[in-house]
Amino acid sequence: MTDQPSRPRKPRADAIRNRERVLEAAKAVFSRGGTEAGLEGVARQAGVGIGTLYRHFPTREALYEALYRREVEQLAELARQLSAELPPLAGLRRWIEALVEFVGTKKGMAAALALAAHKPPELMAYTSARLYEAIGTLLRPAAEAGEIRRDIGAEDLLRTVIGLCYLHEGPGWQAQVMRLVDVFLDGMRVQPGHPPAPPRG
Amino acid sequence: MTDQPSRPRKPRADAIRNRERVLEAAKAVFSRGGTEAGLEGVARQAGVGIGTLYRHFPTREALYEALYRREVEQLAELARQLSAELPPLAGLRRWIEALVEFVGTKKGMAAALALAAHKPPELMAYTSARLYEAIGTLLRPAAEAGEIRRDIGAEDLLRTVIGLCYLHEGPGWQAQVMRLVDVFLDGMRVQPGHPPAPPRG
DNA sequence: CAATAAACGGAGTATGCCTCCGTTTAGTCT
DNA sequence: AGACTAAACGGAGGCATACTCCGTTTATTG
Repeated sequence: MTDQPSRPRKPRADAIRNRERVLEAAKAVFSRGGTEAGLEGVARQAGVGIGTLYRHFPTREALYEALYRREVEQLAELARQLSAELPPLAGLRRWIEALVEFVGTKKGMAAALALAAHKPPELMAYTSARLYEAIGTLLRPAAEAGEIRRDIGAEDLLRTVIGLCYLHEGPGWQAQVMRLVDVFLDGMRVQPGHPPAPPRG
Repeated sequence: MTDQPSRPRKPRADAIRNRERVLEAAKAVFSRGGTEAGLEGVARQAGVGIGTLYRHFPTREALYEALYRREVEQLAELARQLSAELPPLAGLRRWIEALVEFVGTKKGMAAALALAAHKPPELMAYTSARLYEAIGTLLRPAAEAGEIRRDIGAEDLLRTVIGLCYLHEGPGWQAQVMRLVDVFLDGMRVQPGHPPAPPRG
């Protein structure tokens, strides 16, 4: 019963290489064609069999998560910078602007974020955690400074922004989204003499 | 060249009956299983061939539109009532509440509305027009009364609400959505001494 | 240079969308 | 009533994509 620890082999070189190739191909394929694009196409472009793709990324979500890990990292880093450089609310807005921009650049990002924003936390665990943390970094100071309501959390905000991105298309959609984001942010402001309670009909 | 008007035949009874059956089945199938459910399943449940389904509803969207015509009608009617009975903003909020409720009851509604909210206007023409009209009924008085900003249109509002519904799941999600809707509505208010211009970073 | 665990790849299975067309049938005409 | 015909029926089949399974290949190890 005391089986040897048998320290694990070094991971095979071809495995690592193929994994990288698939990510590269996925980036290319999803860039045009959106996330609808078939996974077979990704495999073909990567020059690997479909089986190999699935071994490395058992689900479409897993592929998204791996693909956008770097971008999410960047967003988190940006949040850190902004929270240091700008006053709370301004930093928050700038960050959201960057987020919307990202979604515009990398088409697939929207789908990935949508998953991160409402899927069971098992999948996309890393992405979700990272994003919530980033938003929290910006949200907390503003709340503590008394500038915004305290009952809107990072999840709420992320879902709102992604939801807005989801239904907008065509040229200039990002400006449209930001218009609506600004309305929302206005609503988050603590307004003296204007209790946040909704007008109960 | 002068072909007889040859007045059209009376529509066949089985055609009408089958159309109705398909709608009935679609309602049942989409109620559970969401809109993901296969159309083959709908046809089977309706007791008709798949060909028949497609003849009556050439696209999935066409089926949605037909399915939810009644619901959209109700929403439009409700808007008319509310705009008469309640002060502008309160009426608007109540209507949105009803909209969210609808989406909760009929799961498929969300997908149908999402289409209505951003698809080329050819499809879902009826639904889109009706909804925008309904929202306009509530939005206009509030804008003219100077209670809310004028730069948020019916499309903006519909997209916002549907977008919010899109990413929320699980028990009690509708309350969550309404919380965020209330924030947005707060942001739409014209605030004395608080210009709606965003804080440019 | 075996031995072997790991990775490969693609044929195969499953599922769903949608079309096409031979068959059936309801309404119309005499 | 019976023949006629446009319209509707239905499901086989073509196509595309998601995902699995397993016989074959290969990188590492001793």
